[in-house]
Amino acid sequence: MNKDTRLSDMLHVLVHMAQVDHPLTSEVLARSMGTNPAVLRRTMADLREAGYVQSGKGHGGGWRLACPLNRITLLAVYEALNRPRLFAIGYRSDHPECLIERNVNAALADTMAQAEALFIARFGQVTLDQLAPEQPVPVTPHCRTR
Amino acid sequence: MNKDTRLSDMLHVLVHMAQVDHPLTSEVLARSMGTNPAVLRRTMADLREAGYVQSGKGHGGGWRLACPLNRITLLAVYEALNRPRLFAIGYRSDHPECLIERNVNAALADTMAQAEALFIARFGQVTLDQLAPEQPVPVTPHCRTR
DNA sequence: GAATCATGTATCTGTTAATGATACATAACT
DNA sequence: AGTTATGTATCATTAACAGATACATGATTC
Repeated sequence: MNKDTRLSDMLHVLVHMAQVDHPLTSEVLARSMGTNPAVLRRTMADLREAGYVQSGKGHGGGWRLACPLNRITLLAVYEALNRPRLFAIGYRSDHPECLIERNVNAALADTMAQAEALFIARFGQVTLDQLAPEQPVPVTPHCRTR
Repeated sequence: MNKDTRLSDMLHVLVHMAQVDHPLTSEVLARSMGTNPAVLRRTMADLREAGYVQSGKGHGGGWRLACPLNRITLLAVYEALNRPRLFAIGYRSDHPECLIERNVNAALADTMAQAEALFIARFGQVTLDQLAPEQPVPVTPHCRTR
């Protein structure tokens, strides 16, 4: 499976957006996360629906935060993205007839449920302002290597 | 990505193997997990390397346990499979230049490390005999639905 | 109001890792 | 010698995300 980088990407651009007081275009933001504008808009649309960002068309348009970073938790972003799958492991059948397989599923499901609860709890405790460096960071084309 | 069902599959067949005292062929085991013999052999090879099962060729050959179920933990199987990836989420770049992205990565990595520790701890506490039903279950063609 | 700019969104292709399938060499048993 | 079963290489399939392109729609500027 491909790793899902949407959460990581959204957190990244949200913090960048907080560091300027004007809208940033999909073009600029996409370049900073190393992808293309359509991918960014597709994902940002979920955050807009959830009310964390606003978008504007035309001249002077682009994306801006709809609320301060300290009011947004990682959990809020995760949920805005419709809780993407966390785990790469799974079971072959959701409702097997075999008793053994059911026991196996139950054991794995139990652990995954606990791990998910841990994710949720920790994501809920971190607000995005905690991810902002001391010194503001410019939005550069390609914030990344590789 | 496709969900990784190797751990689930291996736990399933190991418990089945404990319920008979003769070797089971890849053919029979593969049918019970709803796949084909080559896939099963491919995955079982890891367990053989780790010493949990033995395989034999020719007449009367097949797979048998190399130690009792109560001596094998979920963790042991997970590690025998070379610790397959647990999480479906990830970051775009492992070593970004952008400070913000580094902070984002660190926050996610921190939570994933804790979740992984939880997996390891719980997997280490469960032995395979705990997954065996009270009544022995026959190895049927297709233990599963769907 | 025409040109430009930026989003909104549909559609198609690319990527990745697991899974499925086939083939055949090798070894063990009868 | 023939049959049975594993060992393993190779290629196709699948699922989900990522990337790319195209173009309609709406906002701003002149």
